[in-house]
Amino acid sequence: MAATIKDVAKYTGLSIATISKYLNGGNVLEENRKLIEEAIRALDFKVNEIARGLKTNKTMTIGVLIPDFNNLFFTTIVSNIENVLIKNGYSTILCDYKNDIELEKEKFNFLVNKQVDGIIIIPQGDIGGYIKEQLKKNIPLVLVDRALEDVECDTILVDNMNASYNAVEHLITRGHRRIGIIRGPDNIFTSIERLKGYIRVHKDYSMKIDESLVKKGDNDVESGYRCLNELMEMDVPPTAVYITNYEMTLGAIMAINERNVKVPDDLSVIGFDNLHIARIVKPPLTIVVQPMEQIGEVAANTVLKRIKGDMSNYPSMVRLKTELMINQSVKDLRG
Amino acid sequence: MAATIKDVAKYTGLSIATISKYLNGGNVLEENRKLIEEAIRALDFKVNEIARGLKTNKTMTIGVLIPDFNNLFFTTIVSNIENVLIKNGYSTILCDYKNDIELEKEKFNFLVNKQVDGIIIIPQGDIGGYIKEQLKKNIPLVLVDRALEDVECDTILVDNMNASYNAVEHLITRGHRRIGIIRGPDNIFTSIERLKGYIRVHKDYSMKIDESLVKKGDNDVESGYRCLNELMEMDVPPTAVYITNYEMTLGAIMAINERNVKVPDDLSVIGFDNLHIARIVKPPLTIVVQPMEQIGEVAANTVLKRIKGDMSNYPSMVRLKTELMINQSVKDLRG
DNA sequence: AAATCAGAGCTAAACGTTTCGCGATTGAAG
DNA sequence: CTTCAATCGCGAAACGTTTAGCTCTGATTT
Repeated sequence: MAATIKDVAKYTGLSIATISKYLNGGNVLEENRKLIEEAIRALDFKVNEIARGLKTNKTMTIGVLIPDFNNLFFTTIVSNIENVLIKNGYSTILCDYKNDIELEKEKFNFLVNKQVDGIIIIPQGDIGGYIKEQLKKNIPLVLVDRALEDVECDTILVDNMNASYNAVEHLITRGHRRIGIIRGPDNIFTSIERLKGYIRVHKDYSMKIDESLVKKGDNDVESGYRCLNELMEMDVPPTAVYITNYEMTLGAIMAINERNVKVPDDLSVIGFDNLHIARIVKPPLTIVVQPMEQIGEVAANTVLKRIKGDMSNYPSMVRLKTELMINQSVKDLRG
Repeated sequence: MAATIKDVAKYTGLSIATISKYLNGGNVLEENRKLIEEAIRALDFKVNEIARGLKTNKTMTIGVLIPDFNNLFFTTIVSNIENVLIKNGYSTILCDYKNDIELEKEKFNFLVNKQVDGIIIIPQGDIGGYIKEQLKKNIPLVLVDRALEDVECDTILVDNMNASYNAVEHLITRGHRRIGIIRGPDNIFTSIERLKGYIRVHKDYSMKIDESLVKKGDNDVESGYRCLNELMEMDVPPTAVYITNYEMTLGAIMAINERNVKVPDDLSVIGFDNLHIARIVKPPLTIVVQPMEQIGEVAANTVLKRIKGDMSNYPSMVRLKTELMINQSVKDLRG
């Protein structure tokens, strides 16, 4: 059906080997070069990437595995990964595992079986064993957003601890003393780190933590909604709340609207991640902003670097800084 | 490095052909079956999909091309496409073209060169020529969300005309007579269809359209923001506004918040698409909801059907219904 | 007992490339 | 005019599968 390298050889009278050489940037006589190019045009020849892959043992494809497709934080990262990869001639096979740790393993294996040249993963469950096994086979692998204990591997993280520290410090320096936190579940790396920041800043300011102000959600909209309600129904509600991810921030805002809580007069709020959301709620929300573009870029470049065989400072551990975007959802209680 | 079918043959003492037969579901003696399975386990053998692809001329991969990665409408569709495909053993190569019609062609060719078994595309520019060329080569191709003039091809659409009709009719029957619309650009199929609905319902109710109430945006946040401001700065502003996509709805809400427009007392609002957003704004927004899950499923199933060679009622044209989700952002002006 | 047949396994070619090692050609150097 | 190195092209093997068509075995039929 489609023209092959053989057809080009026949058309030009040259051998297959010479055509292949040309295709891969080798030197051919000027005269032959023109001839080959003419043939390629005339026959509409395209390299068969599969056949090439069989010989070279490369698929020019990177597998990307994320927890959930309907999560803007993840898809934004993926978007930036893809930008970098495609510029380098690589394509992306994208999978999500719907926050299901069994599915996570399955999809991971799926990617491995697809013989991708590298994998970028935002891990969740105890997939460490699988990953180590692949690392042994020398397939480049990059962890994003969450570290995995006991796995020696390039990792791109956000400095979650300091993100929380700065957010809560912002509240403390404005006079808040009862600060609620809506935190994520124990099994997620970022949740724990973000909670740590909350704890540490309390220590540094010699403030005792009231455990009833620490609400544990599931990182989804519903739990954000529930936790905010719980906080507001306390006998002595907090004067401020810090919510540690995007979905729960959404849920919390829903609850705030329904309860007619006045922000920031009744409650100061610091949320997470989404710039647009921050602007469409009233008043505009002070939020922690993660460097999603950077995360994607660094992840992609790291995997490309390893594929090229550059193993300098392996395993690398990058920690990117967040930013506290200050808007009008925090009240200054001083004076 | 990795075990091949040859190694399995050697291990079992059988021939390559028999192993291959087993792998592809052929009959082998019970005794040999066990032996082969043991060998596969012992050698950790995995089929080399690339080699297989070379023989079968299949990559078991579907290309998906969307306008923009940072758009929840598109990514939700992709998510549902991927669900269906992976269940059928296919993987997805995902690209976006950042709303750039040149990039659109490039990425389309990229997918073709990757020799995907089928393509699902949400088109924008004049890519019709390219698509027709591929259709001639019999590669299954499904258009989503936007029809392409002059291209005979399976197409999955949303009934945009009626979506608009119903939304605006909802406003009319509640006594609104000056209804603004923030519409998308001319070169986008859905924009035009949505505008048509607005026009037709006006006709059906014998209402004249005030052209100054029709604001043309670019389907992005900024233009929604700008258009809403323009509407409110008119000498006689509309009593209601209908915004025809998600991003512009976001922008419009930002403007509403900044101007301190009271919804629905100063202005009734109907937006588009996102359920979460609808709930986090105050009051909850009445919106047009598109059946994104369904779109993805139908698109994936259609491409799979064609790949299997089932060409029944080709080209198929599916039009899915939207829903008007009624909340509290529309005021009843009657008596 | 001969003829027939089904089922299982095997041989070998093929898919479209890359690449190794060799031969041919050319032009410069001696 | 010979030699040598450099350059370019070629033949052939290889990558790991699938598959058409054949052989072999043993059971069934007549």
